[in-house]
Amino acid sequence: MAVTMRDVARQAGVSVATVSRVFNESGPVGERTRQRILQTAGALRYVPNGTARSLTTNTTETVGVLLPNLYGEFYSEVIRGVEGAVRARRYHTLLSSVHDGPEELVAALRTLVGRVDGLVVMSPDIAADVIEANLPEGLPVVLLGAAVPGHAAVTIDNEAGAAEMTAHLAGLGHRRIAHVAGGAGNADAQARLAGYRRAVAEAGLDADPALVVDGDFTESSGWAAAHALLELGERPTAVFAANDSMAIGALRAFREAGLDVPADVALAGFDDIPVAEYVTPALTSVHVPIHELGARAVETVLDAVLDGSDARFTTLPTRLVVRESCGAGG
Amino acid sequence: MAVTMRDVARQAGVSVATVSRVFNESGPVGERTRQRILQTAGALRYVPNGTARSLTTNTTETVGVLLPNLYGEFYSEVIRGVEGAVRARRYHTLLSSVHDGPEELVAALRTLVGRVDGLVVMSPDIAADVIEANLPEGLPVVLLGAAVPGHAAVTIDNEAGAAEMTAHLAGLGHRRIAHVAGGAGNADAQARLAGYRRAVAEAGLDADPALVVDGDFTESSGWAAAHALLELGERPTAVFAANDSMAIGALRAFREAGLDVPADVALAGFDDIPVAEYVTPALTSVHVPIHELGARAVETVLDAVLDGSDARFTTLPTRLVVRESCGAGG
DNA sequence: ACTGAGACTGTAACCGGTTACACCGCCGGT
DNA sequence: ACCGGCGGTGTAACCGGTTACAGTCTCAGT
Repeated sequence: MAVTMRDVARQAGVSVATVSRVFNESGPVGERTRQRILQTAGALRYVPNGTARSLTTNTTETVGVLLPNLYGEFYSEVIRGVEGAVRARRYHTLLSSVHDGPEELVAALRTLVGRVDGLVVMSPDIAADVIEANLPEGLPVVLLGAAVPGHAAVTIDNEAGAAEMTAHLAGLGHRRIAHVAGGAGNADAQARLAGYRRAVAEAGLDADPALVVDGDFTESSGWAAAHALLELGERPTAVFAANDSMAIGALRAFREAGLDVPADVALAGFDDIPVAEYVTPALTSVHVPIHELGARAVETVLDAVLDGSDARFTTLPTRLVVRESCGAGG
Repeated sequence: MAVTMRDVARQAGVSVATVSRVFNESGPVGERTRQRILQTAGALRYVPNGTARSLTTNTTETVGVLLPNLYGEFYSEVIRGVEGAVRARRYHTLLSSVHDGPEELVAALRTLVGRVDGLVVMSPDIAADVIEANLPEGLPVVLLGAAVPGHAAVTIDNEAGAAEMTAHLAGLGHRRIAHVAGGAGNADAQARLAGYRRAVAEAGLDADPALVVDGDFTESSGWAAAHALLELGERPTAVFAANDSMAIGALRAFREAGLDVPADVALAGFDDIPVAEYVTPALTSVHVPIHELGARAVETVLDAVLDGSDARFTTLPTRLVVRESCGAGG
């Protein structure tokens, strides 16, 4: 069994209170006593137990992060943003990822209770009330990327970004612009689709429903979607995928089909993940400040933790990044 | 204040023991009582406190992960591997990253104590005894990528991988092969350098000391190293960087200098990070099973946690991945 | 009617810290 | 000589759970 504070106290001939005071510098302790305690603690290899400490102080100095899964650069960027902000405040990160449905989310949530002072939850397709119901009152929670009215969240302006990209492609002369969507259950995907639709309407583009194909944000679904588009009677001249992974899948499909991007078909993605810059042709994309997304979420949570202030709602803007794949030079 | 077990017990007219039994299914409870407890717990929005639970059970069901920093795809891959393995065992991950020196490492270590059942530590340039000294006896620790004799660790065979790559380049006819090293303080970097040197000696290649340039694993240091090599009187015909980031930096430098890769100079990296495949020309690299590295470390830790068995030492093999940048086709 | 085995439930000690409160001794001020 | 204040220390209650142990009740077996 591990060495406890009582062991140190007994060995050094003092009370636990004094040992505690030494380790927290939370009260006056005579220099001689202090040294003796420090020394016997070292000899015994005593390290204070964080769990026990958390229990009494009712603070854990860690923020929990729940992500839908860890695949893709998007999530690693989020994690980096989160970790950076957490560290800057001298807190710690408790990471958990969830793959399947509400039950697992709930399970993850419950194991986090008591272990964290606040929570950042990214769960594009699970309702916020499920989260609330399984958390004690008063635990600050910030949603990531899901715009639930009345709930603290940090989101990105998916709709504006998608509209901007669509308008950009239209500006290059494209009239038949396809959209590879990200799935009906996903809030981000829905917002991007809405932005695309709005821009199509505003610019009076071809609104053929066949131009919208469903994917699921994976590279292979992008590949499949591209194939579906290639079989259309009248091909689109531009394809706008709801994320970069699908765009890269589509790129592969086009290349395999002997088509040149951007000469034969223009291509654009969303997210601007790091690889976007490295593929050939370099991928035109909508930059989302992923890193900042995570950082901002953490700051919102920690503000709520420390000030007790209510967490608020933030929307981060996106930015068009024009590279080669859309045919606009760059 | 949050709702506790006593609140539920009082409200439901039972004792805390019974409530505990309901939530852990750890004893017989009458169906009526059970329902009543569950219901009042729901109404009160009671969620058990993980910290308190950990304290008595002396188990946290989480493994701690300490990484030197979170930058680069290498670390995100490690995290993914770790998280996957942790989840598979229904544990949780407590993540912490450290940037500067031993003090911070120690601080991070100490805050993890009591919060985790085991620890995966990746710290290429900090001595293992520092870690040991600041952890209670009996806490399983597995080192990642650092081969400290007598200490549980999961490492990759850096030396063999580097030697294999160097030999491969030699096999393509190169006699002057440069190496962009990763810094003297880093164990991985040292092992890779050693592998390179061994292969150079074995193949009787040009062992000009000027061919070894120091970098620090960042893209910009690779760029700088490439510039240094370009200024040599007699240029190398191949450059082998100790990681992919530096190789990509070098690629940029060569391109800026008007050199064609691989026609004018062959290039190879180490790690085989995901982007390696996407850069043009696609980067020849030494594949290291990063994902598996993390996963294996977790399994080693958890085996030690559960069986109480002593954690052991594993070395994972690397694999040569020939793509375009070395001029061997692909 | 009596007994023993279970099923069910409660009491209280404990996990390893923190901290309010009390106590002691010593000092300077009046 | 007396008192208030303060540095230094100890005692014990508490944080929110778990669990050993003991008790009660019911019911089948004899």
